[in-house]
Amino acid sequence: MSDLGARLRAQGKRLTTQRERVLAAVGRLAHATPDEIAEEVAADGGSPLPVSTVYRSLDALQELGLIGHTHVDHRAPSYHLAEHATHVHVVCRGCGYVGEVPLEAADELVARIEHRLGFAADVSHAAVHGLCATCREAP
Amino acid sequence: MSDLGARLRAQGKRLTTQRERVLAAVGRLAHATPDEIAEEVAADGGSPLPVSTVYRSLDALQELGLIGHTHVDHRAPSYHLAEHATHVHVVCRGCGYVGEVPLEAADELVARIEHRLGFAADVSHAAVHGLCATCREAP
DNA sequence: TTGAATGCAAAAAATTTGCATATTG
DNA sequence: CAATATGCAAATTTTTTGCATTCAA
Repeated sequence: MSDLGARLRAQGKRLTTQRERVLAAVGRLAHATPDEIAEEVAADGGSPLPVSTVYRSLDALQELGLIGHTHVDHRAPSYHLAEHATHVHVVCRGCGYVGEVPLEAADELVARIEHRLGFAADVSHAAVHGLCATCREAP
Repeated sequence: MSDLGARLRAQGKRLTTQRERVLAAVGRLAHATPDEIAEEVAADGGSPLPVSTVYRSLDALQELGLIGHTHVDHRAPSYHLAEHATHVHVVCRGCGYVGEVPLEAADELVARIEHRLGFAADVSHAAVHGLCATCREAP
C-alpha cells in the first residue's frame, strides 16, 4: 500500500487520491468494466470521477502492473487486481459467470505455444469462453 | 457452399447477396474486424454495404456457425471462418501478429477446466496474448 | 517551481436501432 | 403474399483528446 507511491514515482508518475480510489474500487469489484469501476468509485463517498480520469487511472495502474484486464465479452474489458492474474479466466456464455482456474492449468498449452511458435504466452490475459455447469444443462 | 442457402433457411433466415459477400470477405481476410470486413466487401466490385448490414450479416453468419470471432485486442472483435476455429489464436502484444496453434494444444487446459469447474470450455474463442519470437528480443 | 494529473467538455470510434422500402422464399 | 433483410440516418455506447487549472514532489 505504502509503496504504491514509490512504484509510481519510479516511473515518473504520481500518487493521487484518484488513482488510489480507482485501485481500491478495482480491488472491491474483482472483475469490472471501466463503467462499473466509475460507479464503484462514486459510491465510495468521495465525489465521482470523470470517466476520462477513470480510464487514465486504469491505464496508469496497468502500466504499473498493479492491475490487468481480460476481454470478458465483445464490448467489455474487465479489470482486476494483478494478483488475480494468477488465474486463467473462464467466462460462461450463458449467464456471464466469470470463474478462474490456476495458471498452472495452462502450463502445457503455454509450453506448446512456446515450442511451436517461439511465443511467450501470457495466459493470465486470456478469457476462455464456454458454458458453466448450470448452463450446460439448460436449453 | 451451395447449401449455404439451405442452412440459412433451416433457421428461418434468408440467403442474400450481402451475406454472401460478407462471408466471402471474411474468408479472404482470415482475421478481420467488422470495419476491415466492410472495406474488403466494398473492394469486391459491388457497391459498398452500410456498416449496419455488415454487422447484421456477421451476426447471422455467426449464429449459423459459419464464422466465429476472437478478441484480439481491446476494441476489436476479429472474425474468421469457422474452420479457422480449429486453432487457438495467439496474439503478439508487440507487433499485433496473430498466429495459431491447433486446438489440441489446449486439451489439457480444457480437461482441467472441466474437472475443476464443470465448465465446457470452447478454446477456439480464446485469444492468448504474449510476445512473438521477434518481439521477445526487441527492447 | 514544474511537470504530471485532473476536470470538463467536445470529438472520435464502434455498434445498435427505427423504419420505410426492397427481396426472398 | 408474408416475413425477412436492406439501406440510411439517427441514436447509443464506449473511449479518447485538448486544454486550462490544480496538485504532488
